[in-house]
Amino acid sequence: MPRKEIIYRDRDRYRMGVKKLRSLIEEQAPKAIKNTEFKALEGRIIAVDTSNNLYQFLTAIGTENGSSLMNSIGETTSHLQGTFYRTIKFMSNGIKPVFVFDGAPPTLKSGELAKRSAKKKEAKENLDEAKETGTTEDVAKFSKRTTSATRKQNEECIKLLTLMGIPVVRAPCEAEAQCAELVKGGKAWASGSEDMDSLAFGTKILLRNLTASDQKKNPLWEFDHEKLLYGTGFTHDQFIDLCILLGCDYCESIRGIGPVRAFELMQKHKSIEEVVKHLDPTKYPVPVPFPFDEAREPIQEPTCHPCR
DNA sequence: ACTCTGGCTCAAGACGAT
DNA sequence: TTGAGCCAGAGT
DNA sequence: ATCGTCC
Repeated sequence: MPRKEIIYRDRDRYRMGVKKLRSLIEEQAPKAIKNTEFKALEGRIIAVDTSNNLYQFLTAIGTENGSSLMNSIGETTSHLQGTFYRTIKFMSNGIKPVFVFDGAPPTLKSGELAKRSAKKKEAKENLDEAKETGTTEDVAKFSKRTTSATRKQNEECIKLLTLMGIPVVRAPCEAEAQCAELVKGGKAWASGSEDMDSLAFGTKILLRNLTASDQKKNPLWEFDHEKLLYGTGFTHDQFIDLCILLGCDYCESIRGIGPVRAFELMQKHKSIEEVVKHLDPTKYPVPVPFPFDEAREPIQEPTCHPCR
């Protein structure tokens, strides 16, 4: 097993934290969140972050027996089925979607690649074992872990949407960043994404659970960036600093600093420079290296097609 | 008493008929 | 893949 | 609301 010193570069750790943002906003700026519904979005242009969507379709549609929907020659069609009906659902509610696809994923480090392939191998072994001895539920469960969307399936969805007359944007990098740019540039009213990073990228409105089928279990949430800043008293750059402290993709966070302390520290000191200056290094040693300043740049000015 | 971590588990879409 | 919820254990 | 089906 990798030791802590190695793990610190692990993407899983990077990602953790930002998900805490939701409850943090709920407590600190409750007016920035509101429960909404599909009908309320009529007439709106929404930039929909499609990352994960294909995976969801592939694993959720027609998977009772562990496989998926297929055409007459055995090619998977679940992603097309899902994309088609979801698009129709938007349109028949008067919503105008712009689907934003992820560009090339960031180059992975070799350690992570190895870990990932090991995981995949393990999932495959589990699946094979389940096929031999397990129940059909087991087979279905484990096949989800071996599923991933192919390049071809991605292109098929783009083609389908194009034929349906739906605008598609290929983000050069992260889709959420591109969605935020579309909103900031006035091309869309909101971002539809599951990722709270969208707010750090500066989208004016973030819609969450836009893609959930069960609105009872997963109600639609609307996050308002301006009200978030107003409620917390932060500037946007201070908010970005908070997100970096909570843990982002670009820089490790400080062990022992979670949502509560990060928020308090940012309220008091207004920037990571000042926060670090006032931290007791024996209790909260900062990571080495701790490139928080370089981490700001890809959040403030992420790689994407400009709309302004 | 509160906060944070890390390990664990779970579920994941949309339709129409009933 | 992803988040979310829960819990035990340790740190402040 | 639940459930079987979508290919």
